[in-house]
Amino acid sequence: MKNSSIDSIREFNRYYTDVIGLLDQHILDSPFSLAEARIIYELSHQPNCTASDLMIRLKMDKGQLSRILETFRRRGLTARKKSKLDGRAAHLSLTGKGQSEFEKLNQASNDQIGLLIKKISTDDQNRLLNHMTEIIKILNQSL
Amino acid sequence: MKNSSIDSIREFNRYYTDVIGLLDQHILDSPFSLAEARIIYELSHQPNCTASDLMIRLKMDKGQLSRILETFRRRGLTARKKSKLDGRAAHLSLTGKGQSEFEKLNQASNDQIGLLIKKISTDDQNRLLNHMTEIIKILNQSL
DNA sequence: TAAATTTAGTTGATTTTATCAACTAAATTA
DNA sequence: TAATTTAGTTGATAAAATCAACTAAATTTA
Repeated sequence: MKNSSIDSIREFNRYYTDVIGLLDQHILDSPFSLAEARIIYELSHQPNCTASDLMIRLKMDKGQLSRILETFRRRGLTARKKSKLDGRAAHLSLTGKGQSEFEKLNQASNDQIGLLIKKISTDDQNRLLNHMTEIIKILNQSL
Repeated sequence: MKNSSIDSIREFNRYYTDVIGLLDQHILDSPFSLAEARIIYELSHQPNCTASDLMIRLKMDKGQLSRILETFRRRGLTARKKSKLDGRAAHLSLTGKGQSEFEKLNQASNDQIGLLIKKISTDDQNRLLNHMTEIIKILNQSL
């Protein structure tokens, strides 16, 4: 592959790093860190997953994860019930309060994206989505 | 915009966050942190910029930046010369050693991308580049 | 099946990063 | 010329991440 192509990919990476940083800014207005918000998102989408599942999916240190989950429990955001199948593991879920916190984060995240694309024509929005799904398809050949 | 479209964008964001994390992994094998590597990249591409320029471009706290630049100076990676026009500001540049460190990082970064796309056909690689440049064009209508 | 190893999760100690405020000195504005 | 703003440094903390040691349950293996 040509060097200029690699440069283009790297330019996109820098550009999109900024986009992601921008879109994550709403988390600063929430009572959660980025890591915490990602955990809450996962818990909402993978109910009853274990800490190990989160560790793998979010590539997070298990010590750090364990501590965050402990604060969630103390804050009344999550419930845990011991696994029947594995006495070491516990299944995690959001409580009503945790779910409601998720929904706030989720709404803020949607709003931020809405803001990003509201000035873009419907046609271009559709093109944008198409480019994104195509990138995923192509990169999935490698990942 | 439809909610499902926003969801697709968010899915892409999560996906691409992982891609970027993967591609940044080589920095763990270097003597630099991610923030340091980004500063070195900028210094190499914007020679004689000031700390303020870096602060704006990298959206980094000026205290943190000041400290990193001080370690660079002590490590012999950067040189600074006082601005003629503004007695408070200093123009920064990479020394030979700094430039050589940049080149190591740069090569590792290129290698990592090469690894990512080597299994992708030339046609798909070209499509990938096209999708990326188109995304930038579309989002630039907002940013 | 008993011993050895691996895995899930917790905890402690430490380091790395990031944040925030106070401060100096030069530049700009009023 | 006084008041304000800006560039950069420094100190004090806080937040985040890393690493290792440890318990207890599960799995492997000999």
